[in-house]
Amino acid sequence: MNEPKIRNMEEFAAVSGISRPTVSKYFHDPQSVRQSTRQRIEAALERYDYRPNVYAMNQNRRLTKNIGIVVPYLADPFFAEIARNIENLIIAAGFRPILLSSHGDPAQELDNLESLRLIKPAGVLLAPLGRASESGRIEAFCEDVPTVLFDSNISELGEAFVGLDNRQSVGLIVDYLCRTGEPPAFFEMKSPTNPNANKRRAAYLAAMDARGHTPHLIQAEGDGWDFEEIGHREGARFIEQRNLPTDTVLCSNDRLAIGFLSAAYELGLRVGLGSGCAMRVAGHDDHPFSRYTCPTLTTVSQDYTSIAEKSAEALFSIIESGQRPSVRESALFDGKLIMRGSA
Amino acid sequence: MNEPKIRNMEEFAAVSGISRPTVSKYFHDPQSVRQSTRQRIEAALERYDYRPNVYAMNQNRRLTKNIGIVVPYLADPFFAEIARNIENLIIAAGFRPILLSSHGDPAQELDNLESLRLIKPAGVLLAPLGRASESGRIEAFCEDVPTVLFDSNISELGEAFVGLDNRQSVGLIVDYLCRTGEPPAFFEMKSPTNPNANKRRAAYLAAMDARGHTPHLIQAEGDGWDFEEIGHREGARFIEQRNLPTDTVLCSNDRLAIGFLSAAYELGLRVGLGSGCAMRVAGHDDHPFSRYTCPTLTTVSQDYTSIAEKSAEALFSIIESGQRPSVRESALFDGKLIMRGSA
DNA sequence: GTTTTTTCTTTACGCGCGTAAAAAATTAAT
DNA sequence: ATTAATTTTTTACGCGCGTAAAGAAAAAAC
Repeated sequence: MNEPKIRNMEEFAAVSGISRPTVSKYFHDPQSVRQSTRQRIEAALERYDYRPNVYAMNQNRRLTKNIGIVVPYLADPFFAEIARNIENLIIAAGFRPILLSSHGDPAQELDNLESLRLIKPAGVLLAPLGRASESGRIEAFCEDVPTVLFDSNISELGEAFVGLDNRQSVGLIVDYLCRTGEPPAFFEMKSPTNPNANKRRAAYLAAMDARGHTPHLIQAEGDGWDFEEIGHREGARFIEQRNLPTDTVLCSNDRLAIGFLSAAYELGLRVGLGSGCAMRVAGHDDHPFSRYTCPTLTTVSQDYTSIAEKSAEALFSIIESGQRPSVRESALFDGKLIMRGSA
Repeated sequence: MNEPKIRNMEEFAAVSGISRPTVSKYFHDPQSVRQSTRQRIEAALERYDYRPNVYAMNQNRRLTKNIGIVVPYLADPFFAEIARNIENLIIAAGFRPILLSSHGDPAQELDNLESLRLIKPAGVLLAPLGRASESGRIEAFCEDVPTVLFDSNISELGEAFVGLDNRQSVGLIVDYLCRTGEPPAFFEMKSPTNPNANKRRAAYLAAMDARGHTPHLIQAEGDGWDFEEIGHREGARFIEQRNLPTDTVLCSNDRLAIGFLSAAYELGLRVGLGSGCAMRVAGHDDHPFSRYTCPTLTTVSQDYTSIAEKSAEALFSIIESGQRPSVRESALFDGKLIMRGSA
């Protein structure tokens, strides 16, 4: 690591005493060269500080070891967390993760895919923006690059989908809430930015219907990704107007619930399931912060680990087999009820 | 956008009726070609879907329009938020942000810098891991690429530093807490992963000393980046052991405070400044979630916007002038006291 | 020791683009 | 219309690497 700087593979090949094509082969797969030459190359690697230029590699390889990950909004800890899980799996499998956030913007989402196309990824794991996504152009991308969707499903896009079974998970918490108190009203954004929101609403309506209760939708004004702010502001509004149809509120996601909970606290409303509590609040997702709210948030957990593993595996198997699956599989994981203090 | 797909600049030049070098010049700077040829190129851009391959551009340009952003841990909403601010400024200035997270790992931090070097960035904005960083190799990077540090300062690295004045900010909140109740104890991690932690501790000790109070350090076990968990677990431990030297706790950062607050709530300790409250808790950073805790968290805000703007501007001016500044400037912004419910 | 197999070297071209230099074409100035 | 200045085209090479093909060298098999 002290000798003069090596500028490219040519120079490195020279100092290692091996021809460049062989060195190139080595970097592609160290096992593919004879033991003795491998040792000579690795000896040179010890002495000289050289690593091949990945971008130049990408340019020429038909297929690289890159795997793109695109999430709708990385500043949301939920996506940050699941992305981190997936990244680790990709690294463990010997691939190279490239994580991109769409920042809630469909144009950025397309940009991200175009940008990924340039580095010729072996595959892409895409959590789309959902309704906002330009599905036509995403479809064109999926034709060129093996793509597995996760978190949010878009009709028939990609080779597979891995996510949560919203019907099951919402049913679960609705059941729980009905069993232990008043049937819940459903708190959501009127025009939701969250990809799964529509499915959750439908699941809520169906669940209430199936159990013979009349559903109540509480729809918050506002848009964008600042869900806590919306949950807080609109939650306070509904509470102050005494506009809540029941004493039990199921929020479309935990971030809304976090905002709602803080509004309830500020207004002196005791939240929880014990006697002496004015209302119950439940969320959905088991957001990283949901265990630190006051009271702690009762919610349905998405199995981050399984979703990450399954979607990564689905992509790996497509990459390794080299052929697209004939039928598009949807792997839907069940949510788990996380009983905490708020409901 | 419907004609046959264009594969490279050669083909695009052909269909636009302009030679490739001129087209290349156009993409570098649209103003640099004659008005009439510019129109012809842009007419072709309307009809054909073509964008130059940035990676191939990077490979050949001496200097690109890329600006790297490296943060220690992107899953932390604090860094996600400031990174988002910086990204927008960079885009607005006509550059191309490349955001990378070190995932709390010094090796990854170096990896990120090496990876950035390959795309020949015009400059880099680096929020280092701090004590964990391998400053020697970062220094070597800074010699090659104009780098501005933010959030966390490392001795004399980079062309400039932009961050928070921890002495001022901690002094501010210590003052406030002393003025309104018992002098605070300081809650932190025994071996902190957070880059600013040591400065905060020193600032606390100095502030207490200057005001004639004896400082108390409450040091939590644990490491890693799951600060809320640590704040919760260790906060609960100290509360249960009745090991708190005062009724006022100043946390080294908001995430610890969020955990501490939830522990206090669970143990039935009423937190706040009114009568009937058992203790006061304050944080530091004005974390995005600190306004949704119960009670809302009194803290010191870092001016995200100003820090983002100043560090971006510092880098832009270096890039545009083409020369490194003769003296390394440190821009330290004052924190603002954010009085909320918890103290 | 000879033959076969495996691995390596040499040579050469390609990826998509930047960029330099000289020649040609266009525009502006006189 | 001539000349001068500007812009574009042509030609050619380079970036750092992948990769294919043919021949040379080394290792393995007999």
